[in-house]
Amino acid sequence: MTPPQLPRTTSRINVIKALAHPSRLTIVEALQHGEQCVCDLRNLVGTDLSTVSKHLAILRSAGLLSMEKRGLKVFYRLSCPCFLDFLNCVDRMSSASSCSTAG
Amino acid sequence: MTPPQLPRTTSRINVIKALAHPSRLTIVEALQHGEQCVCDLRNLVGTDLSTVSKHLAILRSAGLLSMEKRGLKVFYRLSCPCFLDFLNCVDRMSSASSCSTAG
DNA sequence: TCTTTACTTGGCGATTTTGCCAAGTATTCT
DNA sequence: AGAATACTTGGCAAAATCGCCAAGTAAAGA
Repeated sequence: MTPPQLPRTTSRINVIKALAHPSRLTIVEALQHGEQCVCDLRNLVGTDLSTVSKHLAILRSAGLLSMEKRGLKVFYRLSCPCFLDFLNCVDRMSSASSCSTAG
Repeated sequence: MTPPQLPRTTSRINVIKALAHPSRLTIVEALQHGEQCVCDLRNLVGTDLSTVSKHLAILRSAGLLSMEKRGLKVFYRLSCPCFLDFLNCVDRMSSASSCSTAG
């Protein structure tokens, strides 16, 4: 079993884990350009509708997405505009050349 | 099985997944203040030494940490100075109040 | 009201991740 | 050389995650 962590670490993990799946990150990346309904996101990630729906629930419970039902469709959008900054940070870290050679 | 993603998404996932575990994030947070040997990190996270070592291998293969052996001890440090920015971004997203009320 | 559309939730097998123990490697000390 | 220290790797069981199918809910249309 995992030992206890600091509260701040726990809330950080909540966000990071939500983003740590290809389909979920793909969804979030797509929503940078504006809201989309679940059926569109389903076409994007290519898995079963129920699977997409569960991924969306995870992102929502992490506070990253908000939803709005209009007619039959449910639209999802980023609840945090600062998400682009986050991805820029990830990119800087994932490109080891610009990181490890810096020091 | 998960459908294919964009290459950039894949490399992002590589980094995010490495950070998506309490012990690993705790390790990385600790290394913000400077390098530490494995035995110190073991005391920090409180699990078996072999478990810590495997977590470190994951962080290393994601390009986030670099290691250096001096004597008997192995010291780990952040290979990317921009990591603090990353955590700031996570914190902004994890505090839903400062995000969703912004727009 | 009955049907259709769009989505969510329950459930379960399959895959992945995690953590401990045991064993192996490298370096230092005696 | 032999022992001790600091760590890594192999292996496996337990736990968590994932994705599909089936069933349920809500709104719109006939």
